[in-house]
Amino acid sequence: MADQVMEKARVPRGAERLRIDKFTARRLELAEAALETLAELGYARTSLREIAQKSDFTHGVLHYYFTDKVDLITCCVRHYKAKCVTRYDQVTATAPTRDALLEGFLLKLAETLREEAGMHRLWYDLRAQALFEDVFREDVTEIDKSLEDMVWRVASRYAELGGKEPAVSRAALYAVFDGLFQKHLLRHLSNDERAIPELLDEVRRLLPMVA
Amino acid sequence: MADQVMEKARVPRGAERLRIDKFTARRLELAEAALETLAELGYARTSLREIAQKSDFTHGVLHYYFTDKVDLITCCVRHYKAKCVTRYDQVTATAPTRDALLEGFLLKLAETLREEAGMHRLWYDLRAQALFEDVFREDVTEIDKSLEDMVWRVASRYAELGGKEPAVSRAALYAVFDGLFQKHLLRHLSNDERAIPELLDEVRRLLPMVA
DNA sequence: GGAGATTCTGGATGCCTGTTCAGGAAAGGC
DNA sequence: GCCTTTCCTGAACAGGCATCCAGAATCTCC
Repeated sequence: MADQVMEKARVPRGAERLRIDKFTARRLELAEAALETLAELGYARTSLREIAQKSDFTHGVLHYYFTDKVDLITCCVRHYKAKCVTRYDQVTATAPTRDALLEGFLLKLAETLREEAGMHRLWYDLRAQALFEDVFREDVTEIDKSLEDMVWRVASRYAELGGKEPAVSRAALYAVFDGLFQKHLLRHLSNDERAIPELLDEVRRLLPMVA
Repeated sequence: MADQVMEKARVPRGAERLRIDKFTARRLELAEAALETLAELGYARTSLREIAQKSDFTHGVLHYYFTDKVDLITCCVRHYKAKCVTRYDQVTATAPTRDALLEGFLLKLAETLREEAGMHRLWYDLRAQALFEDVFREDVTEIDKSLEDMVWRVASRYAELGGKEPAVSRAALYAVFDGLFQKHLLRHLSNDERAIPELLDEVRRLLPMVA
């Protein structure tokens, strides 16, 4: 059953279409539950049984909706991506001035670090797994690209509001923000309450320099 | 036996000292072997049996020299640090000009990416683990700090040779180099032969901007 | 060269893993 | 209401895991 989703030969209609929608909806529901467990335990320590236990289902169901563990994790990763790559777009689109954009960005950044710490440590974990397992590489590379684009949108809009252009490459821009975020995420998870303010300080100094 | 290493109350002398030295030497030997396996398989997929199989010993020995798996991995991580944290110091100390320093740094960077890819993916893996397990946090934080210092030494010497001072914070400087390295490491491991030259291009453009 | 400490072996144990599957429960169609 | 398809359960399986440990091998020292 699970492979019907892959079918591309013809576009299903009516009842069959409905059934497939239900199927993928449940897949997403399970992926969502899996993400929570993964965010809590990390890739290495998360088992299918554990995932099932934290959902409303038994572990057998996971093999009804997913061909195997990799299929599940891949689904999770893709689902995660859709949720987070537009995080700063609202701010970018509406901020009227350079300063407003900076402050809006900082606010969202702090909120992300505070409330999405689990998801982000999972992302760093999975990105590290991609260094070892080819199955993850394509998805991880694509997400990394999306995040790079996201950061670029913020910075180039910030530059635009100052009548300038970003002074560094996309890759370098993403690298520095990502690196700073990761560093302060670790500090934050180590209960260092200065992590968030100091991340904001870094970014506040940095953004005007690069854009 | 394994805990005698921890003993701090008095400084052992003579024969006892020799015995302890032998003990820690073997620990390091085993840690070295473990690092190779870890670099190949990653933290999540490395078992003690696998480590033992790639060394000259059986899995039982690992429990003679290490109290448990965490003890072993911690020992590995510390050992790893000592090896890589002075990588660029030779170049920094001897380069006569700004350009020579840049080119020497780039050369070493390319060499590292090419020949130490395994160790570095392990580092990124373990750093991600630290986001989940407190046992690793202290060591990982310390190594990160050492790497930050290492990058800072290069950049501030580079700035000095131009009669300048680095334009960004230590944290931001490390973040951007680390982020770029990680990105191109993934590309390199994905058999992208442009990974190394493009990393060098990035750094060549970046370093004069920040220092 | 022999006694005692140290080092190493490899089988045993019990737990956890992903996956399979027979069959029960629920839903859908008529 | 009944039959078929879909959905879900939980036991069973084979394999891998960290850890323990009895005893063999090796080394040390007198």
